[in-house]
Amino acid sequence: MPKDTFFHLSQVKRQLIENVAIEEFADNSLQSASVNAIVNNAGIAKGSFYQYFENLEDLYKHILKLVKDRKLELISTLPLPANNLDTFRYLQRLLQIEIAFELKYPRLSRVERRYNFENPVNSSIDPETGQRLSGDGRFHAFLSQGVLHDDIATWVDTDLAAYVLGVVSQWFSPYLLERMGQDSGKPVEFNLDVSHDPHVQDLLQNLMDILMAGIARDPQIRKDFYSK
Amino acid sequence: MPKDTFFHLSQVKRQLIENVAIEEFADNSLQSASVNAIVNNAGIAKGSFYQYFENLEDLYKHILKLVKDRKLELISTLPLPANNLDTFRYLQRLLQIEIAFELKYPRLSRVERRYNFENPVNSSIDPETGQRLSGDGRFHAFLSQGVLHDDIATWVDTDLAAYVLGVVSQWFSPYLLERMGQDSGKPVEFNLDVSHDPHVQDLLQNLMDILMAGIARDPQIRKDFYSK
Amino acid sequence: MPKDTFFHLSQVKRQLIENVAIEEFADNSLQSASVNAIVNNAGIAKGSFYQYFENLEDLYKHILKLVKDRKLELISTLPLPANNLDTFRYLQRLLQIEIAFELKYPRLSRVERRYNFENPVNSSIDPETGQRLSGDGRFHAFLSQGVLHDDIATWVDTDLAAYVLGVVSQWFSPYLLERMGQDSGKPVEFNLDVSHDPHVQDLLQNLMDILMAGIARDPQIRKDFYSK
Amino acid sequence: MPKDTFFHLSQVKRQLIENVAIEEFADNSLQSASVNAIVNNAGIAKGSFYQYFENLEDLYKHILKLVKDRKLELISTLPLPANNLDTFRYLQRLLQIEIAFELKYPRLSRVERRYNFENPVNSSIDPETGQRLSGDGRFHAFLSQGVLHDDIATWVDTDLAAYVLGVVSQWFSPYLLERMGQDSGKPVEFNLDVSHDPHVQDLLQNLMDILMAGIARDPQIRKDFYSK
DNA sequence: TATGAATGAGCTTTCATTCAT
DNA sequence: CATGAATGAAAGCTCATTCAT
Repeated sequence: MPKDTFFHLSQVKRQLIENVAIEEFADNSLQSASVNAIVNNAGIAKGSFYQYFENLEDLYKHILKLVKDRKLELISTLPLPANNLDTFRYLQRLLQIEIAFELKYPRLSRVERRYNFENPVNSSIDPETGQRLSGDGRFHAFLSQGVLHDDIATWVDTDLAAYVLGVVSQWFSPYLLERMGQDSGKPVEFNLDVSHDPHVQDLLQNLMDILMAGIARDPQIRKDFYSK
Repeated sequence: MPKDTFFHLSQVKRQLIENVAIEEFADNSLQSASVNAIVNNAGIAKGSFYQYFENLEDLYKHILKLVKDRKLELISTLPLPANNLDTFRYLQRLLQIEIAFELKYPRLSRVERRYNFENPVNSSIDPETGQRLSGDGRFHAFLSQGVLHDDIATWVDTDLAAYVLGVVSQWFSPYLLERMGQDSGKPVEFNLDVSHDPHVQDLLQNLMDILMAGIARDPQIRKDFYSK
Repeated sequence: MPKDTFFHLSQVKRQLIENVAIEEFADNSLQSASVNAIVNNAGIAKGSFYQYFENLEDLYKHILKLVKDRKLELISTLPLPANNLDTFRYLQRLLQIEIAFELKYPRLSRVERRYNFENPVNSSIDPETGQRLSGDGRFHAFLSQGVLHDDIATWVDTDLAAYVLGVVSQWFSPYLLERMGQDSGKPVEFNLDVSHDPHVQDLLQNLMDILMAGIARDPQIRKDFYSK
Repeated sequence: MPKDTFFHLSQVKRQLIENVAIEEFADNSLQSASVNAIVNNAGIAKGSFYQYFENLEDLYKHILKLVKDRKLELISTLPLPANNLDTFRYLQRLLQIEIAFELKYPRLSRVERRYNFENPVNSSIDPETGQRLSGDGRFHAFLSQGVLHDDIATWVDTDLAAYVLGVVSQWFSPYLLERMGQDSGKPVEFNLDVSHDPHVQDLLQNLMDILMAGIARDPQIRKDFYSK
């Protein structure tokens, strides 16, 4: 939806503007974001902005599209689960995508979370494409597959579980980033092959364990809990 | 921090203004909230607003205090866990509190979530009281207790688990509200004794199960997952 | 012009309000003075103000009347000049009055100067009484007397001289106050019998000398100045 | 301190705004001056004002700079005194500068007097340049020179005299303007060569006489005055 | 196409004044 | 008479948007 002039810009300038906009939308909702701030930070003329975009919302939608595009790039590498064990490998990959996205585009990731906050799941149907922007669709699919493969406990409410997985997947990656930075005492460097970072491996594995097996020590705990 | 004049108002007028402000802050950050909108919706003169509050932030802080106060009312009814089983009953109560808060004050609940969004967990220390506004503290305590009572699996990373529980507890209640409204086709009536609503019971129980036992059907799954 | 209610107040309260108003009008013109500031500083209710005065200008006029009244008290002690020497003693007394007024009511004195600034001499006819508020009238009278008594040089332009004396008399006293405070290192205590303070005596005498004899060392200087 | 945009304006528009501002600050202190009045009188949009200036104070400081700049233009033509007689010629020139400034920029002159009123001599150090805006410095210098050249009576308190000369020089010019307008019945036209206007010549000469020789007819008067 | 000055609606905030208690 | 809440006009200032160059 940006005007043609925007796409005729040199890549470096276009990306400059995009990055400045991402910064703005990471810290501000569409309502409180400021055209002034963007043109000042990007060092472009006020008038130029309106030669690239209809208005602020136009730019915002473009940034949201960036979110989708860049995430799809990562998702495209994801194979479908083929057998029993792959059910949870698939879940692991879904989480790895979120982590990779957070590590590669932490600010863009925050833009996405902000969008999801302002447009809660039940109303998050993209009016243009008709698709959900949030990851729920994928988690529903994952759970359906898992039920078919007999990997998911039958008593699980799949809609609830999909929601929980969505929330957890959305909020796990910033926690990971934060904690890694805290533990190492320095900002995290991006390494797309996240599975090779032992820190990431450990935490992701622990999360997977929690999701797969819960936090109770004794598997009997459930029965006891309700029998009491 | 509001001025005395605000507290001298009749209860009905004070609550009118509070409710209008809650509406505003549920849908807007402090940055994008508008004094104009509030005075118009509350039907008060613009000048009156400034006889009640220093400025918008003053009112915002007051609303945040309402969040804390009203949640504390609910929390105050919560007994500490005494024995084995009580560990998870305690967790259940923590979730029930969030549910009760959401059902009783759904908009105020959204104000709180918005605040937590804008002030992420790692920086959410209330500068005035020094306390965390988010529930993490409680979840850390819960997990510590659980570990002591040998109810929590030893391999669980408690900081991660506390974070996950915090996120889930924060986002479960709006899902519950949404889903109940959807299923019944009408807005949910508040009933503080949430445990008596079968819908709530079922969903909360399912969430508890997921948290306690995970979603994997076979307890062996974890070993297989990593052995592969 | 204040309402009767104002004059029915206890003396202590009335003077409190007057003093607060004097402070306000010493530092602000009528345009920039603030009713809010006055009621806050005086600790009276906003509504009370409007039960005492029509509006701010009403109070301002009252304060201007205080200026006149209090100065007249001092002036009333001034005898008319009777012989040769008394011409300059009279001038000395005029200056002493200004000094006494400054020492006794420094802030009121500043109110008067501010008034004279905003209402320059040529337009300073008091619309109510038809009299001039500034001292010019007295200096004109003094000079007329001096000419009659053959004490004033005949070449002196009396209108100019009256103006110069007016300006000097108006601005000498704050200089005196400032310099005394500076020299002694502490605020000046009021002593109505100003002639007994050696500092005041010295400076006033020096000013009298300057006015009487000018600053040139050689009386011939004037002739040389123009003959050249 | 005004923004670049202001200096990029056409000279005619810039001067229009400056003149309107001078009018405003001639009649109002910074406190009571009004952005609204200025934009209305200048016929510019409110938003434009804030593209030229940070705020009202920014414009005010610019106008104060105009005062300094334009006066310096006139002062720059002033030679230092070289011999006996030149002492008083120097004083005469100082007064002529004030007169010329008043005649050429009467409203700007009033802005300066207002500034000096609000920022009395003892605290009138310009916080930016560290220089005094008022002419006192020059009068102190003049008197020092005069003492060195044996032109100033030794009994004169030079600090007092400098103050008196400062006050008189500041207030003489508006008097002159006023009186000339009154006497001739029409507004005074500016003529930079003020020494050629007989009216100005006469009054300035008379003032010089008063300053040099005082107003007493008999040089003996001083001795008699104090001997009595 | 790039620029940045121009614009006025709209924002937050202050203020003098009124008025019910 | 004292009080202080209520009011809305008007202030200073910001902003998205337009437009001439």
